[in-house]
Amino acid sequence: MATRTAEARREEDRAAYDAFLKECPTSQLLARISDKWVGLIVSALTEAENRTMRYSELGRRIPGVSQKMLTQTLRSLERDGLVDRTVTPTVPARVDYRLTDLGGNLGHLLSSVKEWAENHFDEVNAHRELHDAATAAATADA
Amino acid sequence: MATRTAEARREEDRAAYDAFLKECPTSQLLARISDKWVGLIVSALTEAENRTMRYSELGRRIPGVSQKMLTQTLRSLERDGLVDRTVTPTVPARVDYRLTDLGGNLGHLLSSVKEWAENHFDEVNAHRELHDAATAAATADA
DNA sequence: CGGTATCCTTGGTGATACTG
DNA sequence: CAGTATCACCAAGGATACCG
Repeated sequence: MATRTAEARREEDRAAYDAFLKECPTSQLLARISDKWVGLIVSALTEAENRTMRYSELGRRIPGVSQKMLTQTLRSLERDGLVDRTVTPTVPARVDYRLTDLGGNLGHLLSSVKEWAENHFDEVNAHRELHDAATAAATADA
Repeated sequence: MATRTAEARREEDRAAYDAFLKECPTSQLLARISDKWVGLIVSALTEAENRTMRYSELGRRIPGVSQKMLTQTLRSLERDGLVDRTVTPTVPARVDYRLTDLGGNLGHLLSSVKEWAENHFDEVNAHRELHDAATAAATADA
């Protein structure tokens, strides 16, 4: 039965494909979340708790972000249902951002990561300098 | 020299930016942690619990990572004291990686983020398709 | 096996200018 | 105020080849 072989192979391929898809899109999503600006923006919005934040307020609160990246990141977050964007068509226009419930969940996780960064910054720096000194010494030896 | 070149201005800006970063180093560390490969590698090592993982094992476990990025990221993690690198000088050489205590702390946080990504992937995708459909409709209207 | 070195492409990013 | 559009750049990242 030649068909059976082909069928079996199809099933195998599909199983492999499914396994691949099961891990791969998660990595994709994780990679998205693990974006520099995503982390900073979501953290900022999390700290605001239930308050909304305006576009310019976010820009001021996040050091070094350009208009482009701010808009771009907010758009992608909105697309993913993590932030809510509200336009008040006054003149001049006013736009408010807040986390959705979904985004709020993630926000708490990212905030604890940010907190970790704050608490262990010194430790990391100490390790880094130690390591650099050791490396420099080894290089000088050679 | 009345003229001030764009390059000179860039240098000034960069200096100002660097100075600012020194006042706000947390963002720096957060940005480092919020790296795509850092998230994936630390998560992989966290799932291994106390087991060490070999270089090639990590490479197989993480979809789409190149040798370059794997080595590079592992080195930076080692430098920051988050992972421990052990070389066994047999032939062929054997290198094992494991999280340090410091890295383990962070690993738990990043694992919960990864878990969130797994649990809410469908939700995010649904939002995304909804949003795309709405956007397409609005574009068609115009 | 576990890298390092090199080249080369891609796109992320910032600067600038314009709009509603 | 809150964007959009365009350009220009450089470094991140992948592919390849080689080494201990």
